[in-house]
Amino acid sequence: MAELSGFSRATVSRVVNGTRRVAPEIQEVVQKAIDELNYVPNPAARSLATQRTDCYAFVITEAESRFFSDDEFFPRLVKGLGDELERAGKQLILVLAHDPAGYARLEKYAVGGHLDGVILGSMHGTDPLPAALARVGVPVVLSGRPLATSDVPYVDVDHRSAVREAVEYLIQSGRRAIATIAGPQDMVGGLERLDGYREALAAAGMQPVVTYGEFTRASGVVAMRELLAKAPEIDAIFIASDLMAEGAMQVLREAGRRIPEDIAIIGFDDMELAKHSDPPLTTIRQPVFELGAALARTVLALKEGRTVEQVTIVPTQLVRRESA
Amino acid sequence: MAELSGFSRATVSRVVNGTRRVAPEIQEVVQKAIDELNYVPNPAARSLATQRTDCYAFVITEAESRFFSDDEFFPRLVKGLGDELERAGKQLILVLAHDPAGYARLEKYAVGGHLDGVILGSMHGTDPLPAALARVGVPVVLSGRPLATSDVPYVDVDHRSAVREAVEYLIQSGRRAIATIAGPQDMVGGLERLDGYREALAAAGMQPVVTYGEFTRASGVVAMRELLAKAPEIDAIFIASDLMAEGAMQVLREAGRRIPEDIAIIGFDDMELAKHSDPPLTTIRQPVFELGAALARTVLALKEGRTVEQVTIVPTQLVRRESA
DNA sequence: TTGTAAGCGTTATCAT
DNA sequence: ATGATAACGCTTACAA
Repeated sequence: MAELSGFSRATVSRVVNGTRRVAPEIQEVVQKAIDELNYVPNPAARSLATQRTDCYAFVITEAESRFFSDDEFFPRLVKGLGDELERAGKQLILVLAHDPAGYARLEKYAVGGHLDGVILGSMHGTDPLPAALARVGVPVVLSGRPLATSDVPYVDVDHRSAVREAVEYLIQSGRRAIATIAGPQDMVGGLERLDGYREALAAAGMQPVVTYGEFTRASGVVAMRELLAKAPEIDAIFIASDLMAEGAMQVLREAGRRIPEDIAIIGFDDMELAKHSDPPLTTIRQPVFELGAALARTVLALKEGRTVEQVTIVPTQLVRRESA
Repeated sequence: MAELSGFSRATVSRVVNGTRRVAPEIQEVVQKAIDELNYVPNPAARSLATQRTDCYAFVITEAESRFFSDDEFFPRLVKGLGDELERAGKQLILVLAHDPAGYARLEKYAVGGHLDGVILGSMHGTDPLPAALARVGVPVVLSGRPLATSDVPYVDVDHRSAVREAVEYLIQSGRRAIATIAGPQDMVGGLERLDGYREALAAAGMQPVVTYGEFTRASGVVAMRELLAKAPEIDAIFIASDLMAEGAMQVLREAGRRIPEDIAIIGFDDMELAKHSDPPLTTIRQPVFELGAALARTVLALKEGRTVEQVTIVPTQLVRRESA
């Protein structure tokens, strides 16, 4: 920006950034010059001076194939995250880092000062990345409680309580043989949802019946067949994802079981399909948007040096439709 | 990097960048200091000096929901792109820009000098973004031929010829009533694949039978039912995506039609599912990886000021399995 | 309120 | 082959 506006670059900088008071008249003149010249501050120079980049990365640690699966979770999370960051004038970028080489690159990228903060998506098992980043001073926040205990802040829902309450609702509705199709047991969501189910059943003195899926529709089909073979007497199922629930309901229909008359179904997620399934699915809603926004607020706070809660829990809600 | 290594920063810079000759002994000492101090060059400072960022963005212009659909196309493209860029020492970032506000942000981001180049994903209809970016001097390359004529370089397959050849194969196999399930007609892939089908049929003096889907599995189910109702006599179908083909084959099975005995099916994409469908799907393979790599090479060349082909076509292949 | 000037951490030019 | 030194374009004390 040649100060062809007629003023010093300090002044120009002030009006660009809205920092400090500038005489309204000057402000106007400078603004006009900016518009005419189509001036955009050079981010590299700005970063160099401010020690910030205003860029935050959402890191995709899972294999692309899973991230890009037809799950609605990630897209919504990214939207919530992006919107909230944008309100703060920050840019969200997505970066893929699904193997050791990718991790190393990301770490260098972040350490190098390319990033003001990093948001890590849910990950399988224990993962060295968050701690590594935190150690080198990069603000990090996790989407979902990590399996390994760590002091990196995270945002999540209370899977266990949510499921416990949903199963209690089934019990109160008079269901007496309640099974579950659980998720993968190397993910916190999979583990905790199963725990919630077990707790509710134990409290009621009922016997758990457990099968496992991978959160996908296809795995729901398989698990449901298994369940039908091994425990045909069940009259309710808590299914750890809506996708699996959809697959399971199809199997039940084909087997001639009426939902909810013969068997009640409760899912988890409240994806779009829950509204349109046959019958519409009673399910536990995760406020995914809000999770994303909370993630954004946390990492921004971290960057600004404000202290943040190490764990943020956003509330779920049992959405009652017709399947239970 | 305090030149605690004992040498000037010019020298340090040289060994870091491997530019020009440096005495091996000095090189070693400096490298050791770098390792010990865990030194990473500051990218902002580097960008400021070099006028490069070494960052390239893959822009996702479609609604997230489509990008994140269970199509394998984008993930593979991103992988091919990322791998090739990495070989050149560049970083790939993904940015979402699906509404006018997002476009504006991206444009500012790019113009600001944050990006060395931009790769735009396939887009519906005509899109002002590529031209806008090119106009302000940002290297741009398109994944897929744009609907509007433009001089922005693009990389694509030859949908039309690929489909024409596939349909000719059906004709040579003795099929006499060949229908198609076409893709969306606001996307080049959808349009050109339909054109190829029409061309082959016209050349053989046969009558086209056309239905439309959205490239998704569910839309394939719907289109197939429609087709069965309107033209039960068909003995072959070219289906413009494997996903739709999978849906269609399910409907055909339920209707008691044997594949390929009663009806031959050819899909498009050669996604993973093509190998595992029942029966395995004969389909047109798009070398998606290679598309991504070509995209990378093109944008890199553009950035370096080398002249590039305005259109790059990568070859497809008819993969014969059991459905035709 | 505005301007001056000193960084910010590199790379690149030019002597040496 | 190496070392000074001047950019690179911005923000921010500090001075006026």
